[in-house]
Amino acid sequence: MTSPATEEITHPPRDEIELGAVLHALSDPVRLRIVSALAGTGGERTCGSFDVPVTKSTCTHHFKVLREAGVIHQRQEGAARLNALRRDDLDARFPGLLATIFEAASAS
Amino acid sequence: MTSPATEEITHPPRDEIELGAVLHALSDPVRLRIVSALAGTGGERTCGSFDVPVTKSTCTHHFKVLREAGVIHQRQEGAARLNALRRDDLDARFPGLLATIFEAASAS
DNA sequence: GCTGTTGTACGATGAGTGTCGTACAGTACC
DNA sequence: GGTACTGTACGACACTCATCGTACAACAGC
Repeated sequence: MTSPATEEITHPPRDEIELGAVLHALSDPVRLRIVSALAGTGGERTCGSFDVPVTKSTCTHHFKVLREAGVIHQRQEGAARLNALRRDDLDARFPGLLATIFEAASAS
Repeated sequence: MTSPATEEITHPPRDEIELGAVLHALSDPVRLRIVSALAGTGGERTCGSFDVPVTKSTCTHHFKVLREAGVIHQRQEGAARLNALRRDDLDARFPGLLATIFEAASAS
């Protein structure tokens, strides 16, 4: 095995990313916060590096939702799991969507 | 009473429209379809004039979700209820969000 | 009056969701 | 070896949600 406790990390291909799933994924405040922080960073960040008011289990759940919606990409690196925003894929499929939502989120 | 069967139609003021609520409202395929059709029309349309694959009860539920999220405005006109997109309010609060989502939706 | 149309109200129901705690599996470091 | 640390897995729970059927209220037209 290459991974610590999971079987496989699957991501939807770019063409199968659905708008409804993306909007639903970003409609949760915790997930929007995670993605906004990820966008501000630019690169990869571990799951535990986000300041969210939930437990580890809930965090795992949210990252799974984001990954299956096609919003983030996860990759195993030793014991840590590195998360990156799939900005290229999302911009190609839904141009301008991410930027508009981030701007709206920062405008609160 | 001025209305047929409901007590009052309440809408959130512009400043209280929340991004999460809007994203959640638009993440449902039925509601996204309703709002897209409404955007294509431009003016007001009755609830029954939308071609959605759900019953009247479910339709009422979806219109309520859209109204309470601040996406649409509802107004009673005789026996019919007229729906209009709150484009000005949404554009003022979240600039470009509606246009981007509609473009993404049409790109399927 | 009566009938049809429009839409809501009120359950009910099955599925999904966000949350948590506990237990466990890798990895890193001493 | 042992001890942290990182994150998942599983079960549980309360809550929300999308859907429906039935009943009902207001209006329009005959």
